[in-house]
Amino acid sequence: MGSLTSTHPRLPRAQRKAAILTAATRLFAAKGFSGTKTREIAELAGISEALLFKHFPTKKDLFAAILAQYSPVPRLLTEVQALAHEKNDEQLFRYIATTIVSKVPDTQLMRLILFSALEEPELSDLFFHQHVSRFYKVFSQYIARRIKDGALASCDPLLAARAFMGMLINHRLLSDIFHLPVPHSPEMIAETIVRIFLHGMRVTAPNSASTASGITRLGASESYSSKASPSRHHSPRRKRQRS
Amino acid sequence: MGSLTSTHPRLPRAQRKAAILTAATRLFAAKGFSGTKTREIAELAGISEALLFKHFPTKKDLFAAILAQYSPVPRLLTEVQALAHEKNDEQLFRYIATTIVSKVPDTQLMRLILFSALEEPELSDLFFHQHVSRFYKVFSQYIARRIKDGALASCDPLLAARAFMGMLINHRLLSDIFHLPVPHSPEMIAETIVRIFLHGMRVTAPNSASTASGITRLGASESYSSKASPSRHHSPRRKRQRS
DNA sequence: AAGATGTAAGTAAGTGTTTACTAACTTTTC
DNA sequence: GAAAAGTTAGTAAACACTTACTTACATCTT
Repeated sequence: MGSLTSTHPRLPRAQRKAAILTAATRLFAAKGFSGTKTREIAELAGISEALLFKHFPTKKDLFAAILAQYSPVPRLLTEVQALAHEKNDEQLFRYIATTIVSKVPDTQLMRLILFSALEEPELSDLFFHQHVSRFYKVFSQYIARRIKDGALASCDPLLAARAFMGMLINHRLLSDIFHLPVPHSPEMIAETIVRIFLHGMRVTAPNSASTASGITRLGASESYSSKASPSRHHSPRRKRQRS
Repeated sequence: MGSLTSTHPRLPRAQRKAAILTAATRLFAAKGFSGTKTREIAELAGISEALLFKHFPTKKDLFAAILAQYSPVPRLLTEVQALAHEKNDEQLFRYIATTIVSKVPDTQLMRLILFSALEEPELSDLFFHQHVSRFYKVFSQYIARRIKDGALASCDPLLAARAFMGMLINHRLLSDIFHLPVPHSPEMIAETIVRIFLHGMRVTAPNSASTASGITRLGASESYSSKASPSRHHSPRRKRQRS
């Protein structure tokens, strides 16, 4: 067994904690929160279960610690904000597309995020409202500015941002999570998506539309009242708790 | 207790089976496969655990039975195939968009599909390769035909189909699963997405491109070899099994 | 340099509960 | 009266988490 150090690889607190987090991340991403057993985590980390619980008082605390430390957003966001100054749409959108399609966040993190959203919403809602919403806010602000500039066609910027990201995320979902074959190179996929989107958002020259009805207008009918309030069923019971 | 029938609501086999499936579906969708306990299912169905196991020999069999019976695809697909004959792009794409945005499949089924893809891939891969792939095949064939007709710009039809569906699915993910607010009516969302996509896929008049590099071409660079083969780690061990 | 000592790192062996699943029995219905 | 529908009361294993203990090692003292 002992290959690195002679007999007992005793580690300082911080290092051991990190080792546990690494092991737990892999297992939680693979099998979810309730699908992962604390014994497996301890085994993969090469320690006893008792030690695990000395570092993280409950399984949930461990899961929360993992969620708190990972986020793909900041790195992406700083780059986007830098590119936003140049007002080069193609460059910016292509950067985002290439990043996402080339597995950022990686499959493990995607699975972790999905699992947490499904299994532990109160933990992941924080994550989403902090990181994801912030990204969409910055991104849609850029789009709004470019619409005002006259570089992009007018429509709701947030919807446009979500639409663009959706094309990318869906590709990752289909390939990483649902295991459908992807018969193209990442570069080509990114380029096609950017092309469809930017072409779709391009201002039309005052031409006659080639289709029957006039869909040259962009904002779509805005007279609908947004009264969407689906009753969430949201089970509020919880079994065990800790201080 | 007995409110429907006087004392014992004894049901014929098929009906009881259906009642169990209904209860199990709700719980599996809410808490996943390993998060749901057979005792809870029996309780919600109003029967003993023993009876549950008389109808479904294992918990996994029950889960598989649920997956086998639901699919949002056939209904959507027949409608799409009917509309495809008319070659009215706006009508067809708008139909798909409205359907998805207006919660078909509903939140419960979306959660169920995601849970099964994450927790029981061998069960859901069947689902995806049968239903989802079939939908994309039909849908992308329509797009391919419209490209040949000259009605849509040339690009890979499968990528285009996935891009379009991605905009819609992402909206459902953000609102249903990740609980981000959606500040628009379903109708406006659907319309905006359709507009972006169809405008993006519209053939450009032989004009000069307004951006620096020439992106008037559609298929994107096709010289990349598709050598994507990420090593899946795919834990092959399984604990309990049944004949 | 050798020992004493405090403390952090680590573990073996549980605890009570929960879990998927079963055996053996009772009740209803045709 | 017999088959089908249903239950009670289990079982062995698995589960998150604890208790009570041992071991390694840096630092201080002599």
